[in-house]
Order: sequence, then C-alpha cells, then structure tokens
Amino acid sequence: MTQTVVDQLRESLGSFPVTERRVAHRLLAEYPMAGLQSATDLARTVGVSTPTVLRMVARLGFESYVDFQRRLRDELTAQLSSPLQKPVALRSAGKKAQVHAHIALGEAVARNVEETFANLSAQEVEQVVRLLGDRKNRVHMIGGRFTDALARYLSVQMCIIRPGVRHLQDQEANWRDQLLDMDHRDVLLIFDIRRYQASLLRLAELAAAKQVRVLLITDQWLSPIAKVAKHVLPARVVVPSVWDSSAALMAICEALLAAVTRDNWDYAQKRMRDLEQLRAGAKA
Amino acid sequence: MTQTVVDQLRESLGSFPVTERRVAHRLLAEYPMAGLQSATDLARTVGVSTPTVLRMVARLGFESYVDFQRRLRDELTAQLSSPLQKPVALRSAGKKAQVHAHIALGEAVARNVEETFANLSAQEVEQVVRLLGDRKNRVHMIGGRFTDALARYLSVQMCIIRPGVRHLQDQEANWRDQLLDMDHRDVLLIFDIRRYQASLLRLAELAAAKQVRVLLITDQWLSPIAKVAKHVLPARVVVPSVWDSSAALMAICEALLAAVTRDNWDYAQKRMRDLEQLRAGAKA
DNA sequence: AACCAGATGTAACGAGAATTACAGAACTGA
DNA sequence: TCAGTTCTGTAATTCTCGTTACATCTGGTT
Repeated sequence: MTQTVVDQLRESLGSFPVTERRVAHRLLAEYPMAGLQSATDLARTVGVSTPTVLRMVARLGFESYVDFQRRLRDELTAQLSSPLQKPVALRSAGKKAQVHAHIALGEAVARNVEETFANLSAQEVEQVVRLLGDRKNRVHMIGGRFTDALARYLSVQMCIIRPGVRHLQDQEANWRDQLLDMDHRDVLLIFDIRRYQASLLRLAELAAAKQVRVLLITDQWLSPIAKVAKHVLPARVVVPSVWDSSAALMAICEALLAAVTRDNWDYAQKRMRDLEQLRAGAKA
Repeated sequence: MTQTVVDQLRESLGSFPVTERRVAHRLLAEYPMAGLQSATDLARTVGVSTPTVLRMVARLGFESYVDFQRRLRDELTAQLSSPLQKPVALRSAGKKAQVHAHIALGEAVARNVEETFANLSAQEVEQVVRLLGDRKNRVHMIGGRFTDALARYLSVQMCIIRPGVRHLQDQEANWRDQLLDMDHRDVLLIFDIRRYQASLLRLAELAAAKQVRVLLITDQWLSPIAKVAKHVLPARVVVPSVWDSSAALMAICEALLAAVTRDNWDYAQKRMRDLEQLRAGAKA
C-alpha cells in the first residue's frame, strides 16, 4: 500500500473547497468508520449534500464511492489482523469447566506448551538443531503407537528442506533391516511417551551400539531410551483427559523445524524452489 | 456494550442451520470486515443466497442488516478509539529473539492454542463430538500434505475406543474407490490448512454430494471446503517461522478425542480391556 | 454593475441492495 | 419408508444509494 487514506486526506485537504473540507475533517475525526457508512449518511452528519461527499472522494482520486470504501476496508483488515482479536478473558470460567470441558483441555495444552519450552535447555535444542541440519548426517525418524504421527509430520517437512531424511516403518522387522547400514554418520530421532514401547527401546539400544546418534523426544518422566540417547527433549503431556497430549511434542517438532530451516535458509530456499518447479512440471 | 457481536456469534452459532453457520464462520474468520460488505457480497463469498445471510442476522436478534452493520461499526469505533493506530510494536525483543528463537515459537504456539479454543463454538464442538462418537456412523479421516499426520494420529486413537474408524489414503485414486460405498451414514473428517489442497476439495465436494457429513478442521482463514462442510473447527496456525504450526489443530483433535471417550466411557473401557487381552494373548 | 468560474445543492435516474413470499429440498422422528 | 417440519434458494418487490445533469449561488474580476 503506497499511501494510507489518512495521509492522502491530511495532505490534500487544504486545497479543498469548504464543504468538502468539512467532510474530510469528519472523516479524519472518526476514521475510518465514518467512511464505511453510506455517502448519504456521512453527508447528513456533516450537513452537506451527498454529491459533495462524492466529489470529495473523486478529488482524492477514487473512481467511485464504492472504490473508496473498499480501500478503507482493506486498510482496516491489514491493521486489525494482528493487535485485536485477543481472546476474551477465558481464565474466568471456573465452575463452568464441566460444561465446556474442551476449553479446560485447551488451557491445559497451552500451559503444557509454555512449561515445556520453559524447561527446555537452549543448548540442547541448539545441538539437536545442528545435528538435524547437518546435511552430512542421514536422519531417521520413528515414533510409538501414537507418536509415530509426529515422526511422520516432522519427516515430511524436513524432507522438503534437506535430503537424507526418512521415516522408519514401525514394524520391528522393517527397521531391523534399516539398522544394518547405519553408523556414526546417522542420526535417529525417536518419539516415545508413556507407556513406553519395548520395541523402540530395543531399536535405540541397537542403534546406539552402532554409534548412531540417538535423539529422544519424550514426556517429562523420560522414556528409558534416555539412557542411550545423546540428546533428550522432554515435554509435558498431562491434560484433563484419559489420554496424554502430544501437542507439546508437536510444538517441539515445529521449533526444531523452524530452527533448522532458518540455519540452512539459503540451501533450503533453493531446494524448495526446485521442488516447486518439479511439481509444476509434473502437472503440465 | 453488553455483549459483543463476536461473542453472540460464537455462542449461538452452534444452534444455527448449516448454511447460516457457514456465514457465521466467515464472519468470525474475517471479523468484522466481512460484515461491512453488502449482504449480497458476503453471501457470494460464502456460497449461499442473500436471504440466508439476512436470516442469520435476524436470528442473532437484529432488526435488519443495516442494524447489524451499524452495530458492527459502533463496536469498531469503540475499539479503535484509543489503543490502535499504531502498527504492532512487539518486535522490540531484537537480538534476544535470535538467541532463543525456539522460546518465542513455543510462546506463539501456546498463544495459538489459547486463542483457538477461545474462538471455538462450544455447541459446534459438541455436535462434532456427537457425530464422531455415534457408533452408527462410519468415520473416515484424511488430511493434506502436512496435516495428514493429524488424521493418522486421531484415527489411531479413535480406533481404540470405537469400531468403524479409518484413515483414508491420501492418494486420490485410493479414496475415489472408498467414496463409492459412502452415504448419509458416513462422516468424513478432513484436515486442510493453507495452501489448501485441490484434491481434498474435490473429495469433500463428492462426499457432500453423496450426503456424507463432512467435518472440517482448518486454519483461521477457512479452507474452501468450509462451503460444503457441515461443521467447521478453525485453528490459529501463525508462528514466527517459515512454516505454519499445526499444534493447535492437534489440540483440537485431543479435545475431540477426550470428549468422545468421556461420552462413551462404558463402551470404550470395555473395548480397551478386550484389546489388552487380545494383545497379551498374542504375546504369550 | 455585469460577468465568469468554481462551488454547492436539487432532483431525476438507474443500479443494486435489502426484504418478502413462496415453493422445492432436506432433515427428523416414528 | 413416510409424514411433518425446518431449511434454503428463487424470484418478485420495494427501497435506498450512488451517480449524474442541471440550476443556483458565491466571490472575485473586468
């Protein structure tokens, strides 16, 4: 947007005829709502005729009054997009918790995410990011029964910004084969929350024995895999539900992804462009 | 002002008929600008008829559409009067943001989750829960490139507490076949955030045409699927990263799962016990 | 004093809007 | 599956609004 309507108004208002200037002033005084009424209404409140309003708008360089209003709306949406919309209170609920159980859960998740990040070691995060971002490393990801979705989620996105990333099938028979070719240049990212899965522990131990760097994303009580992992990132998972929440784990994934992307931005950007082209080519 | 229009919308939206609800959602998504257009324009962008918009406004208790618009304007002026006019400062952090960028992201995710739940309609959540919990319905889930992990996540867990839940393969050829057997007893839960996937829209349209109840979990700008969906649950996805965050979507999943589990607790508990036994048997 | 140009309002026009009535479609519960 | 009810879009109506042409007025100039 080259210049906002207010600026235009202030600037050229001086050269306007009296009545039109009055309109401009009203507009500035009640900006921008005054301009979202009908031209007739605006004219009435200012005490001039409708055409005067229209002429003023035309003098500003707009094709029509509708044009002018559209412009105002666009400006407003741009401004409103960020600072407004703050969620109403929300904490107040209290006894209503029963009625709106889902709200309580949402609160809990938000709190979990906060606490999770407050408890993360900045250094550890950095080191994990470096391992995942280093293209000399091959990266493998896997998760448990529920958390495997996270391994998928992260691997799909990580694949976009760098090569050598794969999601391991959680069939034990499958990853046994994969393990064969792994060595100290491999990184294995495992997701494991309670109830911890024995098969994953076996995998982690075997991998560690082969000098594979094992990274673990787990709950606050730490999966036994922590014992063989090079880095551990714990998250809060408790919510008022029968189930645990993996949302904080996902937030960690997203933080890692954001960091890796940022640290390898030049490379990633180029790669993403190439991918776009490939895809576009496939469609044509 | 007793109650803002947004509140009214969120509160009563759940008891609205489908098309009117769609209007309400668009209104919430682009609040309040969407309501300052002409009713006809709004109707067009939502894909319903003008009278539907007017009926929705009437249902909210307004005398006329003009009345409604006046109210919106008044609210806006009240809000705009002081605290705005300045484009978001917020950046203040500066270099510290660089060092602990992951913390900033965590904060943003937490905030997103809060706002997401604050903006959900309790009724709509309930209705979705009922649809997903009703064992007479077959339930299908699918997501887009990134969000499909969520579809997987939720389906895996939902499978545990009730039968008839499946995750659709996101290959277009695959779900085309599945669609053949769907009818009014089926529920299709779709995840779709920007950039919205054309294939999912096709799926949703075909399904809706076959009387399948389409549920949509999307971002705050609403996937075009909203036009054919029976229920829409929007989430905040913006974080300080190149990527969008799906964490709030996951929180919604978990809220839904918690509610469905609670509402069918007797059945679910029994089923889970049976599953345990089966698994123990397999191991022995 | 007469004239002229820009400014302003009045009135008529036409487009598009809100509103209403109605008929067909979809949904609900037996 | 079928009746009764609720939704929803179509189409006709009415009204308001933006737009335009024109007449009046004002102030400054010859």
